[in-house]
Formats: sequence, structure tokens, C-alpha cells
Amino acid sequence: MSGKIRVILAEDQTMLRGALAALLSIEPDIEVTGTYPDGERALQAVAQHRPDVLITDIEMPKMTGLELTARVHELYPETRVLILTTFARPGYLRRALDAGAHGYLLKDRPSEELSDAVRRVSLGVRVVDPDLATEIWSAEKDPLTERERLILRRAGDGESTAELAKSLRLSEGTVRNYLSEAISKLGASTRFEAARTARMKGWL
Amino acid sequence: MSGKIRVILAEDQTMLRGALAALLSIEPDIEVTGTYPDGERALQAVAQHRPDVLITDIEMPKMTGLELTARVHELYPETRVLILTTFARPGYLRRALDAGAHGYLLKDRPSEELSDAVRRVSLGVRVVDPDLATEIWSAEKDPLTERERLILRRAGDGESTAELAKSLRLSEGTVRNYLSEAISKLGASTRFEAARTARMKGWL
DNA sequence: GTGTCACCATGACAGGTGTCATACGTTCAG
DNA sequence: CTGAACGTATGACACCTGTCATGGTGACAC
Repeated sequence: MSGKIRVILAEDQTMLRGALAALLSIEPDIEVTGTYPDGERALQAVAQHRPDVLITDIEMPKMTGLELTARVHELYPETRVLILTTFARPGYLRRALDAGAHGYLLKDRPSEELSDAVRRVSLGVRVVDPDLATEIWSAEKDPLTERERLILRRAGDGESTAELAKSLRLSEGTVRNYLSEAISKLGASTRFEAARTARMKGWL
Repeated sequence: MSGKIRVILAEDQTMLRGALAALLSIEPDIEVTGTYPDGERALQAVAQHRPDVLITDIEMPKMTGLELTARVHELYPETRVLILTTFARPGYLRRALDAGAHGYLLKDRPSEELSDAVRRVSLGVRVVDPDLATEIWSAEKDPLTERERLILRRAGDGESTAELAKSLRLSEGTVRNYLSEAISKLGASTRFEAARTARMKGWL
């Protein structure tokens, strides 16, 4: 056989990051090559070390786990991606799979499942939380366009119309149009309500 | 010497619970007696096993870590309590210390610090995150009046000016005045920003 | 008793927000 | 090739929001 399964870990909470590394290092057939607190650094590390498996959180600074997944899948398809997240949102699962993730594991699953999932993902087997897998069929589809989603996310974080317009080099009117569209698609009545709704569904 | 330090762990996120247990079990002088997903069960376990140290999260189902700390401190004072939480809020730290906690460690600290904190706490030494310890003295006082706090909280949850006015039997102008006051007291520029700030400081 | 403060109110104003109608270029599927 | 969907843009309108000035009440403290 080809030696240990080489794993890189991306997770922003430091304590959890260290603890997961310890957990995985116990396994004789798994080797943790490195751990990183954000998507950007994890991506660099994947480029350098070409691990067998990348375990990544979704909500992280600088680059989300979903973006990271897409990049890794595109640039280094030999590296399999296992998402490890708190969020049991069908929207996230769908986007993770679309982005090329091989596994989707929840943080409230037993820790014993992690090494198992790593092994299976490293062999190219899909590993998806069974409850979520069924839910994904009955879930509504994200009605937002890429642009609407981006703008709604940032507006929800408190950026003003003017700031958004400037930083995206759009007119303020255009920004308001996108928000208006998003608001009506989500049945909300303000940008903040819309952002909350979308977040809950996992669309941001 | 008196053998290993016996530890009980209370943490609701299953994956983290398992990973922390693995992390601690690596240490030759520490023994994890049991791990529990909520405060009630942890309390029972403390009663049974009388561990040297109880590590507990704050936000947990059934009984919060702060309640748990108070009970354990009262009933089994030989068991030292180490709080392990995401929240760097002076308010939580103060309440934890008042409840009799011996340590307060943040989840974004390096995982290496955990076993160290356990050892020190087991010896009766206080272990408090240094940044937080200073902050607790300089912590600002809540500048909001009762009315401002109430209205800001509900506005932050998405209630509109009109809804607030109707349900509180105030004029819309009055509601806007309170919000305006709160916004300026908190140095914010919208009601939502103000609500977020206040929430972060633990004032809502 | 005279301040001070929380509470409540009104009116007015500037600026922000959500909506609507309309339009143009690009891309991609049929 | 045509239409649909998307991203972009403008202008105009009604309404919402935050601010400010100003004033009234009652409670409590000095």
C-alpha cells in the first residue's frame, strides 16, 4: 500500500483545530500534514503538499470552505475534500457537492466517525450525513443569482448601499435593484430580514 | 503522588467533545473519567465520580455551564471547574468567577493550553485568559435605559418601527427617538449596527 | 423645592431605502 | 437564430429612518 493517508485540516477555531489533529493523529493509518485557520492558507498548503484529503469547515475567514472546496477540486482533483461543519443546511450540502466535495460530516456526529469518513473519502467514496441526504431532495432551491447573493450577504453584514456600490463599482441604483429583487424573491421586506432568511436556508 | 488527574468533560458539540477527550487522553498524567453533552448529566457524573477537574462549556442544553459551576462548587468543592467557551465576554467571566470557577479558557486558544490549564486548576491555581482578565476591570457599563434596551432588542430582531409603536402603545416618533438615542450612545449608525454592538457587549 | 433623569410626545428635515418601468449587451440552450 | 436569463444602468416616486429642537410629566435625591 501507499503509506498513510495524508490529511490537511482547515478550521478556524483554534482549540477544535488542535483537538481534531490530535484525534486523527491517534490513527495509525492517518497523518496530519498541517492545520490552518483560514481558507487561503489551507489552499496554499494544498498546493504545496498535495494531501490525500482536505478536511474543512465552511464558515471561515478570508475564504469559505465552499470556495476552498471549489478551488481545490478544480486545481488539485487528486485531493478529496471532506466538509466538517456545524450546519445541517441542505443549501450548504448542495453547494458543497456542486463544488466537488466528497464528504459532508456534521460536528455533532460522534468523533469516531471522523477517521472513518477520512478513510472512505480518501478512497473516493462519497460520505454524506444520511438525514441531510434525504432532506436535500425536499429542499427548496436557492432562487438568488450570484450577484444577488453576494450583495445580500454583504448588506446583511452591515455594509451600506454606498459602500457596496463603490467597492463593486456599481451604481447605487443597481445595488438597490439587486437587493429589491432578493427581498421580493425571499418574501422579506427589508434587506436585513432577507439576509437572515437566506442565511437560515444556507443560501449565503 | 496521587496518580492521574481525573477529568470530566461537559460539552454539547459531539465532535468537539470526542476530540477534546482524545487530546487530553494523550497526556500521561490526565485521565478522562467521562464526557457528557449537557449540564444535568455532567452534574450527576460529578456526584458519582468526584473528579479533580470538571471542564465545561457555557452554552449547553438543560443546564448552562454557569449554573453547573455554581452547583458543583457548592456541593463538591474538591472538584475544580474550568470553563471552556467561545465567548470572550467580560460578563460571562465575571459570572463564572462568582459561581466559583477556577479557570476560564477560550476556545480560540491553542489546544496545547488545555492540559496545562487542567493541571494548574487541579492544583487550585486560578487560570484566566489574560486579555479578558484586564478587560473585566475596564468593562464599560451599559449606557442604555430600560426603554431603550427593550426597543433596541426588538428592533434588532427585525420588528419595524410601526410594529413597535403599536405593540408598546407609543407614537412612531417616540420609538424612533429611543432608537436614535441608543444608536448615538453606542456609536453606531443604524439600529441594526447598534443592536449588534449591544449584543456583543452583553447588554441586550 | 429645585435639579436631574427616565419617560413620552410632536413636527420638520435630509438622506436612505424599496419599488417600478425601462433599457442595453452578453451568454447559452433550444 | 431566437428567446430566456443575467448583469448592468437610469430616473422617479413614496415611504422609512435618523436627527434635532422643544416641551410635557412624574419620581427621586440633595
